[in-house]
Amino acid sequence: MNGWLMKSEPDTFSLDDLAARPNQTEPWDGVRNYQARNMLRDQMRVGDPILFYHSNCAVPGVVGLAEVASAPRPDPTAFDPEARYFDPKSDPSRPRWYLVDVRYVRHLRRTIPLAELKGAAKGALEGMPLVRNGNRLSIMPVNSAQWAFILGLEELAQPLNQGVAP
DNA sequence: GCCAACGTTGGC
DNA sequence: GCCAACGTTGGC
Repeated sequence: MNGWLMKSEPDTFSLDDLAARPNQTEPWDGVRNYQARNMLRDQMRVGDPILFYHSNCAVPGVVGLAEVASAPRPDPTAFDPEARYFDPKSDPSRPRWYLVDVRYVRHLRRTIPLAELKGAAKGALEGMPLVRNGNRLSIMPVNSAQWAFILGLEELAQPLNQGVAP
């Protein structure tokens, strides 16, 4: 089973917002990037685990877990001229953009900051788009080793490389 | 608020 | 098909 990391700006839609939704589930609309679209449309399966990431905020980082709760389907906001993410080039007979439903699972016991994850950019998280400078991909795959590494940080009060009192 | 990195658009 | 201009993302 493939894991994923999905970014959201907490001012727009936070993990708390997801937890407060009916069924704690929300259609993940508005993805307008082809690379993200392809992964979403072609590879996501119901039950895939998701790292929920807060971007563009005071402490960007992984804040919780979610899961894919539906098969991919066309994103209806692309057809709606009133919607922010309206795309006149997406036609219901040949949809250009897709979404899945995302369901809340739990908050992490602490936020795992991007700054901390970057410490592993040359190690356990080598090659992960998240830790590359200037990366804007809002959906990315997380393999099982990366998943285990990131969740392994949850229980640490401090990053490993900051040491502890003797 | 600044700005680097990147994706998309459109002229040619 | 190239590439400059532009707009957006997102860390800091």
